[in-house]
Amino acid sequence: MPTTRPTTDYDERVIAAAREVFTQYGFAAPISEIARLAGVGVASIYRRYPSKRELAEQVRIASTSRIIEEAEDALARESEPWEVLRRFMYGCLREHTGIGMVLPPHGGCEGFSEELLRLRGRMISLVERIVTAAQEAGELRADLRAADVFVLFKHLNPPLATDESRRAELRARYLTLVLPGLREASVPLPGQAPEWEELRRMCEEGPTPDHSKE
Amino acid sequence: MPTTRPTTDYDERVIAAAREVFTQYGFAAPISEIARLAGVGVASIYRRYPSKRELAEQVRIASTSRIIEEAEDALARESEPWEVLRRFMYGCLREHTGIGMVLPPHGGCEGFSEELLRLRGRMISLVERIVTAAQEAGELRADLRAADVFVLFKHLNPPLATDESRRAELRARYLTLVLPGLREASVPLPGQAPEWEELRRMCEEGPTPDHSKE
DNA sequence: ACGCGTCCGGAGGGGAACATTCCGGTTCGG
DNA sequence: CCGAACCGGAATGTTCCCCTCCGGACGCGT
Repeated sequence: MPTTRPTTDYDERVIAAAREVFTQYGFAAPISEIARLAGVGVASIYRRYPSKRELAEQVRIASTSRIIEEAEDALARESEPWEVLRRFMYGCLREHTGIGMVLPPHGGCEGFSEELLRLRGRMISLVERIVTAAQEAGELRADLRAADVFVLFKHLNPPLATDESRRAELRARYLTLVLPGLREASVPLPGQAPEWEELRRMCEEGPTPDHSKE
Repeated sequence: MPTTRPTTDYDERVIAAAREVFTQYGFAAPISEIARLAGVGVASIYRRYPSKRELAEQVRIASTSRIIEEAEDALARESEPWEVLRRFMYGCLREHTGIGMVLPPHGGCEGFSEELLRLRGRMISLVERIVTAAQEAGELRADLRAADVFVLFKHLNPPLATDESRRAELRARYLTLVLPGLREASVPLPGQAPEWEELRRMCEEGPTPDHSKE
């Protein structure tokens, strides 16, 4: 197991807390909030992670891994392409998946570790496989791109000020509402589908005009 | 016309810029950014609006009025209940409606003007009328509440880092994707529908643990 | 042309927030 | 009981931003 992964309970608590805080408040959230939620001191976080940026990277690695697991699990358990997609999406929107952290490689992918970039690529190709399979089976409208699925994830992840369990409940509620629309293409989708590159650019953070430099 | 509404070009430019900046970056966005986008100096903004809070209030008033107009327009132009709802939703998601500003009465409704509260009430009752009519006509699933419509608006308004025209295009794209799901209730919606009060609480801002006091 | 009043844009003061570090206390093993 | 490892929270130095102040530009009446 890589040394960069959480290994102790302590680490897991910190990563989990950081996942919650970052997905809810964005990268601008203060470290002290993460410490409070994890029930530890600020220094304990800095003792394991040299900087906030590094902590965020570890969170993204954990979340991306989790999404990859969801995709593989869906592919393994279901045989109908539509059911694969369906299970995958519900899986991604369950509690504590951190789906919100896999989309925005804040400020571009520069400065990210090899490991995260590799995981990202793997995740994207899995999603593309799932989407393409469903489309070839005629169970998913053809004018939907794989990147659209991630935009949907982003849409279903608004930063609502409730606890994560209620948010997960709402995500499931609205996914259920949206899913039928993915099948029938009675009205063609207007607008250009987003490309991966555009998605990456669009998801870059911007709560504040961004003042990070290094 | 009330004295609190924008009357000159100058005011309109400022309000429009503030709408864009606030909806994209949240209330935490710096005033200087609004000034830059409006092409005016910071002092010119403070010359008309005593504080940032007051400026935000005027933006909300303008946006809420706009949404009310969309609702009344939809009711006037369409006779089929479903078409009313459909036109209303597309109208709200067009460019520059500022739909993102009508939801979050940051930090609760305390301290808001009578005028805004009255507009808010009017907007809510119009939406409830539209939703109820569509449900009574059997064209909208019955397990959807009016508050759900606003949650959908929030979902369709993620802060994407693109220009407003592209964002509007994407909003239309995903609304088209979602709309069919509002009619057929083949699978009942899981989770509790949000109440107005919960919606209000959930939409309160939280990019930073919130440090506004007065 | 020339004051004078009006209005504007940008620099600056004062205060708050936050990333990161330092320090005194506490626990656990021997 | 002593020491080392570890922890939580206070302290530090910097950055950011709301809001105010000031010097300049423009228009108009004379």
